[in-house]
Amino acid sequence: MGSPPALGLRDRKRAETRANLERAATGIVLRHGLDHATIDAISESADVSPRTFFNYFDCKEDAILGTQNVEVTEEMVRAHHREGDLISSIVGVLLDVMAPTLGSAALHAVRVQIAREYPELFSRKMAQMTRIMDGLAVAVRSLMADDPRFSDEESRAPLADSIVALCGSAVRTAIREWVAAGSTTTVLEIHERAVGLARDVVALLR
Amino acid sequence: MGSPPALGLRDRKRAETRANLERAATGIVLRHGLDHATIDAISESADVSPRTFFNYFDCKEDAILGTQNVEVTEEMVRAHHREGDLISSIVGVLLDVMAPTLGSAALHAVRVQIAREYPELFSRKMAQMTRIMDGLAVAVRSLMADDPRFSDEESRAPLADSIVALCGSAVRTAIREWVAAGSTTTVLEIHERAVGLARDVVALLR
DNA sequence: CGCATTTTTGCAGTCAGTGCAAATATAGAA
DNA sequence: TTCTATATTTGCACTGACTGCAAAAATGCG
Repeated sequence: MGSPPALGLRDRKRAETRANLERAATGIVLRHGLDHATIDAISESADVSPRTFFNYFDCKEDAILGTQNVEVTEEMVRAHHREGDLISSIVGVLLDVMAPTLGSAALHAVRVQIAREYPELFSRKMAQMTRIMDGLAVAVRSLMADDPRFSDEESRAPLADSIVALCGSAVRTAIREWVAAGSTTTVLEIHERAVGLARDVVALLR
Repeated sequence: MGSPPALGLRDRKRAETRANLERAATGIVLRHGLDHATIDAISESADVSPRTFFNYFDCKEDAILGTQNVEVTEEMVRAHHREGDLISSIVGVLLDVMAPTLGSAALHAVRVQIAREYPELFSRKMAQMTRIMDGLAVAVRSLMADDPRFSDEESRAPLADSIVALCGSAVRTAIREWVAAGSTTTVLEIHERAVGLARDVVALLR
């Protein structure tokens, strides 16, 4: 998936520090509880100064749950759309965007557990998801403009929003099942499962 | 809708203080920007001590965007389901839950404007929405258990999630249109519009 | 090595949010 | 009205997140 872009020493160290901070954050929350996961404790455990923590994350929650700022471009959706239908493309983009945090299955599993124990951490993650889906909906809208089935301009925006919401829910379910099953299968299988789920909903509701 | 339950002086004052704080919070954000909307400034403007603010809200964001802790019970869904199909019931419950904040159209419009200007306030609101929809999905699941069309037990949970997500998106769109049109029409019309939107998606995707 | 750029760090400061106990206000009974 | 139980407000002290700034350290490169 992601090509290793031959980083220099500087960037390698940066990536390592970030990973250390994320490990430290999740580790402390798991072992000692969210209350003890202060910026001081996290940065001490990662062997950097507290001030440095904020060179890597906007807030504590981002380090714990691994929230990143990602942008969904129209090009990303179009690339997927060349090889499949709308639902499959939307699911594909969503999985691409989540790939970084899904990459390390172990860390992801830890985060799922933490999120279960401390639902108040969800806020940031949910807001991020909403931003992603909003961007995705904008891209889908312009994709629909090329499709004769969606010729009614007025209804395009609400439809795009709903379809994206539907796919988002399907992806969420597919990932949840993937975690429940031990995070063993491939991303491709998550993709197929999510697309299947979205289609089932459509079939059962009509 | 809501009957005026003849509150005593104590409860009337409480409701008034809460409303004052919400007005103060939104007003300061609008006029002077989010940076100046400190707890001190808000409570001074509402004529209570800063400490009192936290007797009414868990955090600043809740006062600004009017976030409330609401629970969705299975009974709420069943009540709606006696007079309509699944989609209509889900939309109905969602609108019921949002009624308190939709009640004052003027305040709601102000909040929409604030949310546009300061998207970082979204976190709490989104998390609340997610909690509500999760609760709704649980209720819908048990409702589906009575319906022969959803006899496959395994698929019930993911389907319930997806249907709720779809309806949530439709309600969101309907409310957005309602705001754009000047918040003039009735809640019933929002309901009909949302149900129509959800059905359109299903029709167009198959 | 020496210079330009990035990154880390310390420091001082603002503000959100909490626990506690004293002061104040209200409801309801006597 | 007065007295009492209970709910609410308030002040105070405290922890901890987060920011701006400028100095110090690390890195990239000629």
